[in-house]
Amino acid sequence: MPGKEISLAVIQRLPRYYRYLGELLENDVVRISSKELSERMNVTASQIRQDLNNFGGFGQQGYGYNVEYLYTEIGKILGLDKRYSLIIIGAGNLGQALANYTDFERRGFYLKGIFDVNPRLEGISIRGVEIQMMDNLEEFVKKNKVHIAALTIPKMKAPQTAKEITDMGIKAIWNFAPVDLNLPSDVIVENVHLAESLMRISYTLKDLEASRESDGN
Amino acid sequence: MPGKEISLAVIQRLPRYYRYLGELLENDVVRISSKELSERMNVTASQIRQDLNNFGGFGQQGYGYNVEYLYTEIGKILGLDKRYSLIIIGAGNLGQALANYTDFERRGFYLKGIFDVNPRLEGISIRGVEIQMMDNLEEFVKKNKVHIAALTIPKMKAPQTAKEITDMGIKAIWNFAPVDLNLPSDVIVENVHLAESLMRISYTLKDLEASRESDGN
DNA sequence: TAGATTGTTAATCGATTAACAATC
DNA sequence: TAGATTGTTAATCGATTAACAATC
Repeated sequence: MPGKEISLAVIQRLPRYYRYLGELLENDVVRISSKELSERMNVTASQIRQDLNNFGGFGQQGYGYNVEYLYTEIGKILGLDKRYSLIIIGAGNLGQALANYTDFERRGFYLKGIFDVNPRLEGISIRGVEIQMMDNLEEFVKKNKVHIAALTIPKMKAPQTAKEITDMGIKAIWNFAPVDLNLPSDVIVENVHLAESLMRISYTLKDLEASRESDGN
Repeated sequence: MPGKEISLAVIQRLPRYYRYLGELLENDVVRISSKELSERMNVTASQIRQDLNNFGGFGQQGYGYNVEYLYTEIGKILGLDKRYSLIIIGAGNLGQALANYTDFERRGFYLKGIFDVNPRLEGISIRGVEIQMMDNLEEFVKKNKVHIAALTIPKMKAPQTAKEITDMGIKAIWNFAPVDLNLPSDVIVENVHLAESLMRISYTLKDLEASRESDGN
């Protein structure tokens, strides 16, 4: 049984810690203090220590943290010591771009299938994985354990398809469609809303442009 | 001069409000109360009212909010009534996928250039925009106002390229490389870290799988 | 007018930061 | 041992929620 619930804010920060530790490891840094890491990452040392202590004491007083050990431990917390199977639903530009990302495999995410409704794409192979027709999906999921489905299909089709694949037993959806999927609470949904990301840029740009104008520039 | 600083949390929520209001508008809904919107969006009505009142009173007591008006106003706050020019640096799979997104144009983001170092890509045209060599970038930026650069290049090259393009005067970077860009504070950086997004899935999946095992399943 | 719902103030909750005793 | 730095408690800060008077 897990103790106190870990806050979402902490979980969101873990991958970034992991990334920085990975870089330190590549540069053969053996140990690091929360203070030094905090300076590199632009966060407070206090926050780093608090965050890590949600999962146990990984450091040592007077010494700091062993980089390799901490890296491994955070990897375990993030579940990166496991293997996950991934399918991509929607073999358009974005789906194909994801399919070509070999980096995911380094983290334990293995591409097992690509599906689309467009018959012209059938049989095209991306990194050794053939695009299949959506009709085959149900059978495929029965025969193969699928952990994660990336949803790179049009907004209009996303909610219905999401429902269908969760009915098939898929428990995690990486959703790239600009819509909220309302699914049972035991289904993990991670959204990547690119348009919203762009809007955050334009929000800030707007003021920048306005102040530039009033500067007489 | 802007009044109290708007918190990042609020800004992050604005695009989602905008999306829901857009859908309501499409469905010819004329007015909506914070209560009803809160139920659809799974947030509190109080939060909606607080968020909106950061920017002024858009509603009317006893009535609620006029959907079209609120949609337009949030659009203005997000700077979506302006036009922004966008270039893509890195014409790999992801860069090309972004280039093919016509949806961005609907929001005022216009693709003006695509750049890469690979000579084999030179001259290939995506939606009427030819891929150019990186050598041309500086001259291009001098001749054309560039608001936003999407950075879809390898991690190793990202920090250096980011520095170069901000030196050229580009003020906003949409960063897809899995690395933090340390740039002057007047440069807007919006990160899209896909690997980190996947890790948040595996964090939760890990526990799901573990509990499934202990269930004897 | 009566009812509904906002705008806004006050209360609560949670997350971040500061401080420091414990200890390597 | 003395110095450094963690783990952890306490203080602060900010964000969310609740409540309600204002008002359409």
